[in-house]
Amino acid sequence: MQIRSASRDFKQQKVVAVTRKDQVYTILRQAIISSQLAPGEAIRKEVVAAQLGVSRTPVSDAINRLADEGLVEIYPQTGTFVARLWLEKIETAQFVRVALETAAIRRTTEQLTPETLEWMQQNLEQQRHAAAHREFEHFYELDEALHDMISDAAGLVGLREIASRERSQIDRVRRLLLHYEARMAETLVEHEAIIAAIADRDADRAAKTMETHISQMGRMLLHLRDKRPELFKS
Amino acid sequence: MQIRSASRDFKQQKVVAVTRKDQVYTILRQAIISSQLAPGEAIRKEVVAAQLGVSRTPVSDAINRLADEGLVEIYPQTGTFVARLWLEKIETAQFVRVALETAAIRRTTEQLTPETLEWMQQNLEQQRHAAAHREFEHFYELDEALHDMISDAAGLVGLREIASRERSQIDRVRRLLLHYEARMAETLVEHEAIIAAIADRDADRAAKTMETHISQMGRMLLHLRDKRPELFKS
DNA sequence: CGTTGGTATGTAACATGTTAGATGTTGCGA
DNA sequence: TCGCAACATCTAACATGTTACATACCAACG
Repeated sequence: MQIRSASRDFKQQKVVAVTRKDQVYTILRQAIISSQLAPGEAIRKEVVAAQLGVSRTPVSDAINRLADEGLVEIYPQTGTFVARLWLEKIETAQFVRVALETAAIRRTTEQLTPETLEWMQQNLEQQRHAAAHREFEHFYELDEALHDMISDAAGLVGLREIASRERSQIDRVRRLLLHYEARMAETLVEHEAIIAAIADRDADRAAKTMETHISQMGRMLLHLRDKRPELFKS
Repeated sequence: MQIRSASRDFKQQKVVAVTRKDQVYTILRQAIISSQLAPGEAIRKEVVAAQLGVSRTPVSDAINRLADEGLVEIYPQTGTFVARLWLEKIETAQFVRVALETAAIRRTTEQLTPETLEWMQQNLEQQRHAAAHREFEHFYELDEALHDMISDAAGLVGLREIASRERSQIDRVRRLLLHYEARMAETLVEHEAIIAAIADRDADRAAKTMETHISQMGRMLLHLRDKRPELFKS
């Protein structure tokens, strides 16, 4: 008993705990980012629990995590809602994204392996194919994978998870904007420029490319707010 | 509802949160960062719940949040433990901190108000005083406040919360290292250099200062690992 | 003596009942 | 008609009972 509570040399297990709350979290997050659950929509824990065949506990746990992530808003004793888009917060998320990814690129360029570059260029090739065939969902997956590669290539434990988390607001917006046809082409061009800059070991150019891209996104966002104000806060 | 004052194991503090789980979270987080709860130590939910006079539910909620933050590790059906220090993760946290704060400084220098600068310099003056009198706890609070100012000065909604969250690993280490007497003086010098750079609108210099400081911290960490290996993972 | 498997134990995960509080409605009185 | 208070209703927060599972222990067996 004392041996257990002391737990000095606890065996570390690398197992990915596949608990119910994790599953619920993944399902809900996916639904929110893909706008299957629309911004502002109410989430009834009881209903979700019934639909997924679990009790309210794992649903509450998952929703708490989503609240920390800024994807839902919980009003105590009142209700839980999918977070509306909030321009100021999206701006902050963009700032964080640029800061992290440009710093990651800076680090990556110092220790870039040919294999990593090869992977990125393969991903780009697939993006071109997806864009040419207007496969939005597939393009989006490749997009996400590329960003993960950039985070991973810096060689820092856990950086991908942090970057991914802070990107979630943006991911939701990106996914909405991707359906503007021109957007996918623009995104592809930007990605190509970034990878080219990495290949040239030119982090400054990559950073600049990313920043200009962001201002583009800002304009599209204002356009979206005019067309669908119900998705936005205040 | 009262988080019982009978909880002598935890330092009493101002609790601004409204719900019980927020209060428990704040108390536990404070206890972990201040090393009142040591790395590797087991956390018994039931015991914590009893000590704070609440049920297991808000304790579990708080611990889940701390797990997301990387301050505790939950092993399902086995136990919950205060996370040990892990050099690789600390390195990642340092990377994130530098990336965010230098980017924030870059932004701040473009829109710095005399009031903000005045606040920072006042804070510095208090730090000098605290350092001169070896007031570790007070110095630490001022340190944290200065970082918050830097985040806030960028004028981005929610940035402070993100930066604070990603800094929590580092804060724990800083607090341990602060008790090396020389450390406080070094930290003060670094802060002075950063503020001076901001005042000069020289973000590059601030960034460089920060990075050199980090390598210093890395050395002290290795030293700490030799002296107290039980605090570290692997 | 080392290995194995059954079992005891303790924990987080999960289920479900209860409480407090926020909100919306209605009805009464001015 | 308007103000407002009592109340009905709904929700998340909270409490607590139950289950599944990871681990430790120990005895039986090779």
